[in-house]
Amino acid sequence: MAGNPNRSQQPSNASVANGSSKASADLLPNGMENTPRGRLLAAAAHLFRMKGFERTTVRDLAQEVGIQSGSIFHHFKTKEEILRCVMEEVIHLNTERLRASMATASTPQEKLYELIRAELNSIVGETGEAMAVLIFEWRCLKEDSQQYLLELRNHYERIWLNVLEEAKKEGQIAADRDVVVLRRLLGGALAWSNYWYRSEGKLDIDQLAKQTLYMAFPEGL
Amino acid sequence: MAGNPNRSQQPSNASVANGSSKASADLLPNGMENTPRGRLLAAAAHLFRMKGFERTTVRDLAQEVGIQSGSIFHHFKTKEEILRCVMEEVIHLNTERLRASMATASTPQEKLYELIRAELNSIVGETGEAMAVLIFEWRCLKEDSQQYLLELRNHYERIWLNVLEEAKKEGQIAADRDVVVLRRLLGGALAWSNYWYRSEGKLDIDQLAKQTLYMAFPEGL
DNA sequence: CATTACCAAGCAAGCGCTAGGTTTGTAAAG
DNA sequence: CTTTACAAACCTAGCGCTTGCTTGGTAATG
Repeated sequence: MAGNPNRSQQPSNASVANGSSKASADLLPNGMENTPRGRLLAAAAHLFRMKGFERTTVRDLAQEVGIQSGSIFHHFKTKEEILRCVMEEVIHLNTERLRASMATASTPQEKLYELIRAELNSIVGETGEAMAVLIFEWRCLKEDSQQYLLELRNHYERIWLNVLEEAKKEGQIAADRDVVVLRRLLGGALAWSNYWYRSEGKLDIDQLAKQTLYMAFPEGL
Repeated sequence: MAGNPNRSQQPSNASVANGSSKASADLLPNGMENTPRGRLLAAAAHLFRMKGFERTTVRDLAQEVGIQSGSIFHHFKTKEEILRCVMEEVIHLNTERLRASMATASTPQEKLYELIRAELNSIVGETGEAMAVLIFEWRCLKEDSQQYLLELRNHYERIWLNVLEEAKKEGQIAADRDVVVLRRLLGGALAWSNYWYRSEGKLDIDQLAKQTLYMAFPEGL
């Protein structure tokens, strides 16, 4: 017996609360692979992105991290809870990122550019897989999980809308443009980059951010 | 026996080739509900959109059209073939729609506006559910189905790129802008509308098309 | 009498998840 | 320095259910 490799050397004194509320960034970028829970979430984000939530079996996930399928349920109550945790962590992480990006910006133009750049980094950077899962596996959540995560997403959207409204008030956005529609068009354009953007290409993230800014806010330039 | 309702009254003299190549628009908008095959495809588009391909069982689908689950396989070899047919038909339908929209337009501006309007109608109109399936259930296809449909999509994209390149040549698009990137940003913005746009709202499709045109092509106005 | 459209019954495989036991690392008590 | 205690991490085995799909037959149409 005991014929399995992949044993953890760091027993992790961190709290490994099963409940998932107030997640402390097990997923990314640090702490990601330090706890069994974090390893599971990282692997889940990857597999859910590639194969989709439904097609990914708990046996797939277990194999990815080198344990037996039954052992997963020591860390999470259900498969759906894993999905919810991936989503919850990526929202928290990127809301923080968005907030931080506002620190250096002062003018509305700068703020808009920083928002675009931050969101682009969320989508095509390290958290890209988890972001794609957040967007494309939404239906797989149960109603109450959706409700809870929707509130978190609203906080995120609020940051965007505040800046857009400010920019409109200062004349950087034409008076006849609806900032909510604008945000949705822009959000779609950015989210879509998850499908086609490859960082190995000739276009780097800052360039793409500038092209997007230029597309969305011609008045400000 | 024979205790089931929902029998077809029109036996359909149309070809109902199981192979799916050269699909003759069973899906929409006419012919949609005229053949058993068409009814299945329409129901599939609806269910796949709402629940996703994986979560939709053949029993769900059968119930939706009022037959037994086993009977589905008289019309399609596998569940995946149903998905492929939904996608194939919606690509054909909307490529034709895109082509037709070019008939009335002459200037590059007009063409761009008509392309946007046509794609928007594809996404939020009658074919919207099938379009969402095309986009969000892509992973569920087997490799060879993906390859085949990718060719069809390339034809569609070619129409867009031709117009964009023409517009750039005539100075409607700034020389330093990459038309491929522009098309991708724009495609994302439009595809996203499938998530949020509701025709019952105060914004009609033509207005949204104009807002999008204005966002993407400030130089042309 | 062939073709189309369907039903009734069910199989084999795969699924999420559980139960009960074993190993491992940490740390206080003797 | 050992012993005892304990919880976290994991394994083995498999249950009960659902899944896509098959088979063999029947009813209606032209």
